[in-house]
Amino acid sequence: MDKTYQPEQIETRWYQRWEADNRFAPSGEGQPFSIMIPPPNVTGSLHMGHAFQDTIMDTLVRYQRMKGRNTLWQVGTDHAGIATQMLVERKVAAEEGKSRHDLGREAFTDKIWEWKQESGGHITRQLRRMGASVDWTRERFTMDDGFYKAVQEVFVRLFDEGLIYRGKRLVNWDPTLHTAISDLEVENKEQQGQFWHFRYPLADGVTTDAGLDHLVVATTRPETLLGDTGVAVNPDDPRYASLIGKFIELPLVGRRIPVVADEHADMDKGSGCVKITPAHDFNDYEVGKRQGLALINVMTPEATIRERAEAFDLQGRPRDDIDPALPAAYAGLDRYAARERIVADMEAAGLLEKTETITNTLPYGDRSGDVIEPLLTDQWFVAVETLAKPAIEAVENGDIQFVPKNYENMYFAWMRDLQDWCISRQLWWGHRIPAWYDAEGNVYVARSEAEARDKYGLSADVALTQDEDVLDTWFSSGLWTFGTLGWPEPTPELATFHPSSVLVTGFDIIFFWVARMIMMTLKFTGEVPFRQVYVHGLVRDAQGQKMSKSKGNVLDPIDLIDGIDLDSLVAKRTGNMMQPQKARAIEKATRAEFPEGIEPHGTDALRFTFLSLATTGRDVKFDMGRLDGFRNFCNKLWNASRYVLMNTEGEDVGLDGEVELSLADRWIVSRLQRTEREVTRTLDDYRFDLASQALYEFVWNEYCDWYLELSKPVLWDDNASLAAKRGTRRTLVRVLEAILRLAHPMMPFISEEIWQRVAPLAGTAAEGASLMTQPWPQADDARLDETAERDIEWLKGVIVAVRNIRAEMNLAPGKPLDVLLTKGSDADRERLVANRRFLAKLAKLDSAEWLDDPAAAPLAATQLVGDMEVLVPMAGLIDKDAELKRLGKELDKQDKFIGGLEKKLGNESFVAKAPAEVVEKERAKLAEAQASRQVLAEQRDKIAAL
RNA sequence: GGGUGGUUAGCUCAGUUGGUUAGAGCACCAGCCUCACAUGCUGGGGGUCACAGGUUCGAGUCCUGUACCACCCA
Repeated sequence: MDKTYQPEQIETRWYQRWEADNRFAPSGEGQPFSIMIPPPNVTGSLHMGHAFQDTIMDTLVRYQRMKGRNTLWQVGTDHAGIATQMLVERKVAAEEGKSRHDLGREAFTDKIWEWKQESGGHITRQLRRMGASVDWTRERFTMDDGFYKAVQEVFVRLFDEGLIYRGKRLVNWDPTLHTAISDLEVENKEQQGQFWHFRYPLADGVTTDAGLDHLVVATTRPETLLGDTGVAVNPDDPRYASLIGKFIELPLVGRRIPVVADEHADMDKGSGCVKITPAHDFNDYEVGKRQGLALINVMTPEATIRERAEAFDLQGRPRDDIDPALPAAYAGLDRYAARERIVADMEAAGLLEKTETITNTLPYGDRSGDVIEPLLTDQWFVAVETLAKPAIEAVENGDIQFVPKNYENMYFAWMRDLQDWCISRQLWWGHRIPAWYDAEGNVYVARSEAEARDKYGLSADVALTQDEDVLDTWFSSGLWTFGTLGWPEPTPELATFHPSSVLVTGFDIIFFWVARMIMMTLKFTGEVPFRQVYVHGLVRDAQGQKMSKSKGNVLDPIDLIDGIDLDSLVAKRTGNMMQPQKARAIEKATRAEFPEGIEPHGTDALRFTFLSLATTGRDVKFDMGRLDGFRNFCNKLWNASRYVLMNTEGEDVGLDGEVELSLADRWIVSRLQRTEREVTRTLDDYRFDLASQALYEFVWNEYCDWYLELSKPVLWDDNASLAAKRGTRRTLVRVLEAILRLAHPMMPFISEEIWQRVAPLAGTAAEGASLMTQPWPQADDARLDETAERDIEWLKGVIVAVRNIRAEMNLAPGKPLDVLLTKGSDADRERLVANRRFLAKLAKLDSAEWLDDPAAAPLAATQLVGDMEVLVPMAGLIDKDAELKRLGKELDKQDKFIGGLEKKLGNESFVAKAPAEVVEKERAKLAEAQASRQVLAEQRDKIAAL
């Protein structure tokens, strides 16, 4: 073995081997356990969030697999409608100078498929680097034929049941991408804006109670004025009570619009009057619905002002009684240009009362970055109310559990206030909506045109055209858990692996995906999609900032694994930017943060870091320091294994025949049982941080720091019995072998690499076996040994006491010392006799003797281990002042401690009310502390008297 | 404005039903190339647990309020 751990030589090799040996496929035996990967975007590359999430899933999957369960980790990618279309659109524009319209729909989607063939596998290759033990033979893509069948099936069935409908509704319209997007794809951002206060003249000579001939309304979007169909006042507002039912003459347009009473109008805000534009604002749309106002759309899909408006009633039917004329001056103007013109024109007309600067939030499309326009368009919707009810119940009654539980509240809050889901997108890439129209615009929904003709009894000469739109990507991802298993066919996989066991996801995606999966899956399979939802935090940078390309703080998991030099990192962060002006600042920050670039750490260290950061919190601040620390941990494990192999390969490791177990052997085995129990328990609880910590502590602080050291005196002692050596060798190997099994779900590569060498020695390896499918260690209470644990604690106490004296007295670490033990019990004396060899080795002693008569003790530096004193005679060694200082420090500490205890025990209420055992414990502590204090004081006096 | 989460050592985080002197890693200081490991070993320093009240014999832990941060929703 190399002297230091070299992950790059191990990881890829092992992954290929596992995959070639088909080790990721379900075993077909045992209770099923399945996880469906949240399908990453096919255009994407692995970011820190994926890496984090994949690590958690893989840890669970490997853990359950080792526990003997029939384990499936189902993998696949999502076609990601907008993202993919945009990506290929840009590529085609760059390479061929053509737009998608130049190519036409079919040629363009062919281009996307071509792109997918070539580049779509990037993220799955990266998944392999993470060690993800997914069943690649079952890889799915949401645009696969099989999956499309499920999508169509769901659409048709929902339509036939009346749960999907088409209608003219207000949607979030992205003027850049020319498509509707969902609420969840909208990002609200605060910004500075203008708030214009306009005078709206009252019609028919009516005046307000204050005698004014107008009302004042304020808006941040003056261009919507053109589409106003009412002005609302609060029904309880005495100022305007007399105006309700009267009319406004809409400026610039001349339309008569009513004054209506609606609680949407806030009496305390501005004038208390609100202009209502139901076709251009979601709140106003609701007001319009309540008040029966008309919808007047004044904008084109490009967000420019129309030449003539479109007027509809609330059902989306055209209203011929409304004059659609708009002032010619604004026709064709972009919304912002129109805004300026309208403000100017209002001002010129003396109708601008004032302008305020305010902070408001604007909706932005998360893909295009453009400001979203609420726009009245024809779209397909899912009526979610009936779907939501069982989905809420499934969580209420515990069929689905969220971990941590508090996310259930987030889920309920959203589910209780659910809007119908707009599922159509004006894109070319995606599942085309299975709906056909005849010349009159009648709609026919079926799995194919032929089925439509059949289903609706249409003759062959009726011309049908298919709906141009595609479905929201999330509509198909909603079917992921069962669609990937072959539904609607009743496949064996579906029977075995559905419902899936657990969904691992970020809280940001609960609404997008989790809720919709629950609704869709319950509806179509009658089963929940998963029994548990483990919700993890979002990975952020060291400062807690969200990682984003535009901030230039992105870390690529692969760079953490393989390392990257500074210049490449800078180039990566500053290349191909949306806002190139930021490049300089990003470069500076990057050079400051990573002056040497990033060293290679290996996948296992990265995985271990993620697991240790997987606490119950919402944010995961990625800390390079911890990554370094866990890389070192890998190296520690590596070197401990080297030591074990050096001392056991080619030796008799006692697989058969008599062995003698030393105290240390019994101790480490006992500690191992506790560790096995702890790691198992914490993994079952999804506390990956605690699991990784338990393993880390056992490996480093017990196995390496103590057990390996304690093994040396046995293995290197020519006088030790063969049985003793065999016992220690066997324990070294077997404990290491168990460590590797415990570590495997978290650190698959290094554990497998070492295990291959260790398992034959431990007698646990069959020919060609892999650690992946070894049984998970079971803690055995019969192997707990509390006596051994206490004895080793004693031994450690004495060793640390000597080391402490050595350090405080500035005695050279290598200088052998003579030590006396005194004032202890018979047990202490026996321990000394039994462990003198260990003591001598670990504390670097020439001798360690028992002193029966404490009074006969020479002048010495002293440490207490329980009641027992550890003495390092001072003759020629000890610095008087240093020892006095050390004792003084120790006395201060004891005094403080005693003071606290005395105060506590002096409190009558405490003694009276606290449980007797607690009081007793405190008393015992006090007695012990006082005894210690006395010893220390005597010692100090003795030395001071010199 | 409503909701959720957070605030523990210089940094990143643990702290199980309230009960040892509040822990870990990194960073820091001192000493060590001790035959597994300098990606290491040994020893050490560092926290009035955001703040203010309350409940309790006892609060980092429970309750109320406040401040600040973050996110979601309006």
